[in-house]
Amino acid sequence: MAADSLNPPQREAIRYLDGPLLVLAGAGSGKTRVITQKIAWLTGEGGIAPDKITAITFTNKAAKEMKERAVRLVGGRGEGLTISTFHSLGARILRQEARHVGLKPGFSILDASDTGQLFQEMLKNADKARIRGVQNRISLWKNAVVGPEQAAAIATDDLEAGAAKVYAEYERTLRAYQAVDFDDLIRLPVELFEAHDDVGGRWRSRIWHLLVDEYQDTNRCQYRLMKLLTGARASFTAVGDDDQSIYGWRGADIGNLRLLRDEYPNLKVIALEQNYRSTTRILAAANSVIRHNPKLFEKRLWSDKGHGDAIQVIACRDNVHEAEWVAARLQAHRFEHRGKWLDYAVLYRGNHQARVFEQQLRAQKIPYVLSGGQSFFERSEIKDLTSYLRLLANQDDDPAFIRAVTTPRRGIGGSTLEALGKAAGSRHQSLFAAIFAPGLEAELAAKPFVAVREFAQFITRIEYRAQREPAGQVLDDLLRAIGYETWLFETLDPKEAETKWNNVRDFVGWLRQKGEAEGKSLLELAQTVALLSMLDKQEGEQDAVQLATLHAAKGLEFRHVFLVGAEEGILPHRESLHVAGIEEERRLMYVGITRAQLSLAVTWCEKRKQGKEISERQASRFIGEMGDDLKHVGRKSDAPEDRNAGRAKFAQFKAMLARQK
DNA sequence: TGCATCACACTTTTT
DNA sequence: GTGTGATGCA
Repeated sequence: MAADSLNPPQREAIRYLDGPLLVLAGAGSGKTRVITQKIAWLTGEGGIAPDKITAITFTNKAAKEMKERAVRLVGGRGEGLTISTFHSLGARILRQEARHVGLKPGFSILDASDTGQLFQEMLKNADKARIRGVQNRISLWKNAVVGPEQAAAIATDDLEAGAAKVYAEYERTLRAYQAVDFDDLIRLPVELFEAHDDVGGRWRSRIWHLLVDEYQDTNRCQYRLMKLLTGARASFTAVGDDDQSIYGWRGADIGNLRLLRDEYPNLKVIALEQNYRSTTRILAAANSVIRHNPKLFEKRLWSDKGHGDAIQVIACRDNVHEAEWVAARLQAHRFEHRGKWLDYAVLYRGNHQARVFEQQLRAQKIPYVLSGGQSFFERSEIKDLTSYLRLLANQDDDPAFIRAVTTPRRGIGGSTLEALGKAAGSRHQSLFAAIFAPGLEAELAAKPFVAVREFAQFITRIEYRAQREPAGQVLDDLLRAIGYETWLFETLDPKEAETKWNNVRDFVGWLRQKGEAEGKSLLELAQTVALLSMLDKQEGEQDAVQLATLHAAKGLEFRHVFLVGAEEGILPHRESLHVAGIEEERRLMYVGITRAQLSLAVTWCEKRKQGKEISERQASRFIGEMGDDLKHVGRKSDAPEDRNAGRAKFAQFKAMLARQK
């Protein structure tokens, strides 16, 4: 959309520069357009140099999209723009200011699985749930800028007190490894800026205007960072939608909206209420649902897209029937409308719900893509390689050392590591450093001692090269030297080894390209790798039905949406029946409804099979909140047909399809 | 003590 | 379908 076709509130939001601005951007109201147009306007009429503008998002994907759109708008003026995620901005600050927080610039960034292992070691005898609970509790503390001492002070029960103790130990461990976790990437800059105003001032002077995307998803720590980065001038644009705040469970603080209003009395609030996505029927239902939540800022979506089709509410006999109905309906609808598969999405509350839909879609030869799943960087073969990279950048990184030195096996096992650990502990050194400690020879058996020495020398050699030679070349040599491919094929069945080796090669190719494009050495790449995702490598849109959780669907839109499993206990989820929980579940329903452009079908099951149990279910209260303009299908009373009748009908339909093809 | 086997339960997820 | 925790066997 061109600049002149902006609507009045959008235009106002773009040009407002007199102080802090909150843009309440309803679903489908052109939020990204406003941010990118504002960046363009700032660099033009706004008269701000691009290198004084910073825009922050939550995901790499959003950052990439925003950057592309902004650059397209400003053309050559895009040079120097900072558009990054909260975490990579934090990482950049920390790398530059590392010495202020007692880190070396090459510090490691541990991901969730790395830190999960640390917790597992610290809580040896605890069960999985407890470990996850503690890890989660600590993360929430960090996100709320609560340190270990304060955590101990505010702990309300034994469990929290225990977690606070673990928290302190966890922090000591991370520092010993010269490592930080994702939460630290925000928290440490906050603590740094609060302790050293001059350092904060330096960063503030680089940001004349700050734009924050998805403001409703910020946690308290991110809010503080934003505040510190903008200072007293408070020249910022926060764009968000309180009705789409669905990440409270991981620390996002909807109170940050209130805080903005309370702490910035001159806050300007602009609501974007015109929706460019959905029919009025769909928006009416969405508005009707969300009206049941208490509101801080009033907002009511409207559109000029016409009434559109009636929203269907389908009561299904059970979850198999639900999937059958959706698959059949999808098939028929696509045929009638001569549409594409990618026009359709099936959205659900929990990942496990996807299974039966996958089965149905596969059975009916309907192509689909599943959102989520294991991320590329969590794969064991990628973690193997990144552990080497981490070790190159930071030799104090004991977890990386352990993984690298034992993968592939090189005659160093538990007992050697234990002995090395003892040696390192008594000398207050990292495992890697201890290898060169005088007297180590006496503490290790002869063979492992040689192996360990050789490994350390190998790493040192590679590290030297990693600063000078092209990244791809060094990586190739590294993999050859450790015999990774051979090891994969020796220890795994050929098919699995093949897949993994291909992943490794993809990863290496990607790093090589990145190194060349950005003129970065392998060592520099190694420092950023934890925060990257291989978006560049995403295959193009395929014509397939989207299966996604409601969370994963946020920000997406589809012509036709099936919102499935709208039952009490699922949506709202049975673990979220407290007040704050229900409100967030309601927003989840709202997000689901507002994904649809043209048609929406909401399904629920009267019975649901969970494992062996079959339980009676009730329609979600949120269906009742959608208003009266709904078309109910298959009510218990008027749907006496048995499954066979349904099957027969379906077979009939399939035959019809086959004839027409 | 350590490993295999079986039942069973199962929010949501990015960095 | 997956991962885990409990049980039971070597």
